[in-house]
Amino acid sequence: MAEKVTPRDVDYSRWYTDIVLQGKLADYSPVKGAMVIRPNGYAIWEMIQSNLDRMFKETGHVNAYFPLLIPESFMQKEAEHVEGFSPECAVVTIGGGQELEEKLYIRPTSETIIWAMYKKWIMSYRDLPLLINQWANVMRWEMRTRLFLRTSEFLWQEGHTAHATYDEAEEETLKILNVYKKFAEDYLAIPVIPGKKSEAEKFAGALHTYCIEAMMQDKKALQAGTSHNLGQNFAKAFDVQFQDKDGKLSYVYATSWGVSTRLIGALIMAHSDDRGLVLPPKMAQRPVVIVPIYRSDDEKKAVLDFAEGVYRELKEKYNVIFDDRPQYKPGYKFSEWELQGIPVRIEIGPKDVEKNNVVLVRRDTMEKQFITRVGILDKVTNELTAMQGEMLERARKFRDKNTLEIDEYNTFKTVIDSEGGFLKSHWCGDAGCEAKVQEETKATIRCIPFNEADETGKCIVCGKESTKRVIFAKAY
RNA sequence: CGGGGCGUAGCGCAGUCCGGUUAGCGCACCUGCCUUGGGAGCAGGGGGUCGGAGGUUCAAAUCCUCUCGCCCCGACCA
Repeated sequence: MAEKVTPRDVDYSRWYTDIVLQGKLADYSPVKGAMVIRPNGYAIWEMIQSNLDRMFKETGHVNAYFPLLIPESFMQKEAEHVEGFSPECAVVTIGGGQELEEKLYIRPTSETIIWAMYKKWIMSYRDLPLLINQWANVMRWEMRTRLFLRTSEFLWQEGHTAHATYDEAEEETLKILNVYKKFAEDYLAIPVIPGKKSEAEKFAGALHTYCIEAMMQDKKALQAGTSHNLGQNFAKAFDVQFQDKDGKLSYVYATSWGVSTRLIGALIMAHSDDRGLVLPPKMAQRPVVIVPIYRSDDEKKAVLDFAEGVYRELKEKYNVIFDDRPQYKPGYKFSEWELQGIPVRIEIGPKDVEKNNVVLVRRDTMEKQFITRVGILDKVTNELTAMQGEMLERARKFRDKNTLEIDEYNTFKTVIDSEGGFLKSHWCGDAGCEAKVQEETKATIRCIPFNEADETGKCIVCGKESTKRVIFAKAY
């Protein structure tokens, strides 16, 4: 058997690339740093989109679309923002064969152009809150790219909201973070730690940034979503004021938040194995595949008739693949669908027809079950539900097992260098200590977790007093 | 910017040193037979501006000059 996937313990990053390419999720494009998302990968993105979009609508948000190109002067209006993004921007200087009077930035994010519009739309407190989301592509020039995890162009959603008060903006920021957490856990089956970013890690132009952090199978951290409280920074930069009930003018409070196609990378690295992709059932557009098995023509007819009946029954509820391609043998088909992560496989051969059985194989456990034909729809539903839940639990156990409390800097260095994982350690809050850790260990503060009890301790670097542990890890 | 490597079928490569018929192999693809409970086998077949341009020669994938692109290491940057 020709191995198509490099095992994880041989070369983790080749394993990841193999999963993406062999699972036909994406492919390298002729443009350096840009990838093509293939139908299998785009199907995952569509599942992310449809579920998150519903959740956004349920929390009162609406969709809109803003231009891809942003005038240079807009980009430069918010000082921190321009400093943070300018180096990674692509800029259009020629249009219609002529040098442009003002350069146009290809959006790395849309705060500036959106706030230029909000200035036109927001006059009174009655116009607030304004809760807009957009699904779009953005571009950030990258030197070293990796499929889904870091490409120059990527797809995302960006929410941009405007509020009358700081508290309302803060509430919105946290509400969305919670939507992200729920989505990651309930749909992607990835447990995440919600928390706050340090000053060094926060979004350029934000007051503060919240995030959800997930652990991948190589124990590195991956940021799975961010939500920013922008305060009045953009309102001031774009002069967006509203008149309150008492006729008084004040600047609007803003938030922005986003998740991207990077989540697909997270999904892959959280669950997949050496056979290929493993998709949580709720993320699979096609959760079931039926593979018929036969030898003689007589067997073929009986098996296909039987399988056809199973197919019709399951099709009522699921988008089922009926793989009756004659040119491939069953073993080949098994491997192919395993590579592509189809959650449940149903094998039907002559013996099954005879006994009125089918063989059901779950992708996550690879466990084979011989089940009766009667009530197959319920059985499949049960397995898919169980699989969804068990995948989350498995990932949670893995993360917890690889999360350690470390109180001594030398131990910290040793552990981060050998086992890795999430290290919960005390930090005084000083940026210098944070920078020192990064310089010496390559680990960064992933977040200051919400659900961490207060506890007095000493900063792992300088020994000064600290009230809380933070999460350190090497990150993607 | 410096050093090294590589461009030959969709993919992976051999052939280049030492020029010589219709440029070859594996995988993939097409046709047929045979097979089908973990990536079968046999036979036949399609597919090439040998990265590009120029030169040397009776003759160039092969030698020479120029050029384009990609990868790795270093430098720069952070």
